[in-house]
Amino acid sequence: MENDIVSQKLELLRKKDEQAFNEFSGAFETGSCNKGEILIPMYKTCDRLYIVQSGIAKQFRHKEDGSEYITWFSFKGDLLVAFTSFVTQEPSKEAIKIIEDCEYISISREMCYELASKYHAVETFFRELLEIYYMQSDERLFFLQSFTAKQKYNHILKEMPHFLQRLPQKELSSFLGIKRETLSRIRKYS
Amino acid sequence: MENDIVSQKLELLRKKDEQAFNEFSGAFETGSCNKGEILIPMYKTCDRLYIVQSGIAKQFRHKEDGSEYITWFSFKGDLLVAFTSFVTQEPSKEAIKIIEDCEYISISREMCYELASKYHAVETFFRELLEIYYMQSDERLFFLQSFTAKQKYNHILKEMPHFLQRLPQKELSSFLGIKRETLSRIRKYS
DNA sequence: TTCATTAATTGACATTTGTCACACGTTTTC
DNA sequence: GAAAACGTGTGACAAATGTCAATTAATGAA
Repeated sequence: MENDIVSQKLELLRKKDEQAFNEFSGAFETGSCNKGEILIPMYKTCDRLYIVQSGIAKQFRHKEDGSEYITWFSFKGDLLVAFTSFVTQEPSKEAIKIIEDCEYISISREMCYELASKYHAVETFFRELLEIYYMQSDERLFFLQSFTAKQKYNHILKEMPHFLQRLPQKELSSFLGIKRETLSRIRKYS
Repeated sequence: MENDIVSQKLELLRKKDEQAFNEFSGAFETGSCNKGEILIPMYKTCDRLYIVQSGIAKQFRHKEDGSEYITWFSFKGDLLVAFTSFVTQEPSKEAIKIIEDCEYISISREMCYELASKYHAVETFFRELLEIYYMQSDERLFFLQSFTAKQKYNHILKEMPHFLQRLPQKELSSFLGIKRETLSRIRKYS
C-alpha cells in the first residue's frame, strides 16, 4: 500500500468496512494514456474519476485571452477529475492532458455516488478526500495570490521539488501564474 | 426556509432522515457578535462551525509582508469557519472578523463529526456542502488568477453586486487582490 | 454639533511582470 | 539524417499595478 492521500484513505475504508472497500475497489478499471493525449476534453461532461498509477497529467482551463491556465499537475497517487463537471454533470470548463505516459485506474461517477449512498463508509471516504482537497485549494489560492514570482519559484523549489525536476518550464510557469520568460529570468538569478 | 445553499442542504437532510435532522439542528446554539469584533482569532484552533443569520463577516489571512488578504465575505446563510484549522485542529492561519453586526448559530466540531459518524445522512450533508465549497474555491482561483483588475471589478459588479453595495472599498480591494488605490481608479473610469 | 478618526481620491513616480522578436539548442518525425 | 516543431534564453520596450504622499470626504464618538 502506498503512502499517498488516496491510498491512506482507502486503507481507512478497508479497516472500517471491508465489504464496502471490496465493492468499491472492485469497481475500478485499469487503463492508460500516452503523452500528449487528452484524457478529459474541454467542454465534455466528466463522468469518470481517475487515479494516477504512473506518469504525469495536467489539468487546465483557458483564460479569456485564449492562453492556458494550469490548475494542477497529477502524479502517482493523485486523483484526476474535472471536478465541477463531475459534480454538476455540465460540460467541463477544464480539460486534462497527459504530460508523461500514464497508467491509471478509473471508476464511473454513477458507481461513486451509488456506493457513497449505499455505504456510509464510502461516503466518509469521499467527505474526507474533499476536506483535504479543499484545504489544498485554499493553500494554492493564498500561494498564487500573495507571493511574488520569485517567492512562488522558491516555494516550489522547497516544497515541491519534483515539480521542478519533472515538468517543462513552459508548464510550470503556467502553474505558477507567470510567463515562461519571467520564470526563465528568475531561474537565471537564483 | 431560506434559499441559500446551507438551507437547501438542510432541507434535503430533513427529508432524508428526520431524526438525523432533528438531532443535528438541535445541536446548534445562537449567538451574536458586534462590528469590529473577532469571531475566530488568528492562531487559535477553530472548534466551532458558524452559520450567519444576519450581518457580514470577513475571513482573512496575513501575507508575508503583513498586509491582509481577504479570502471570503460571509453574508446571511453562509458558513463561517476557519476550515483548515477546523479539520486539522491546528492553530488557524486565518481569522474571522465582523464587518457588520452579526447574529449566528453555531455547532461544535465535536458534534459535527459525531453526527456525521452516527448518521449517514449527516455525512452526506457535509460531503455535499464540501463539493459546493470546493467548486467555489476552484472558481475563485480562476477568477483571481486570470482576470485583470478591471475584469475582476466588472465581474463583481455583475455577479456579486451586493458585495459592492455593502462592503467598504478597502475590504473589497483586498478580496479582489488589488490595492485600494487601483480599485478607486478603476471605479473612476467605469 | 464638532472634533477626531478612518476611508476614498488623486498625482507623480517606481517596480514588477508581460510582450514581442529572435537566437539557439533539442526533440520528434518523415 | 534533415527538416520541422518545440522548448528555452535574452534583449528592448510596454503595460499594469503598486507605492508614497498629500488632500478631501465620510463617519463616529464626546
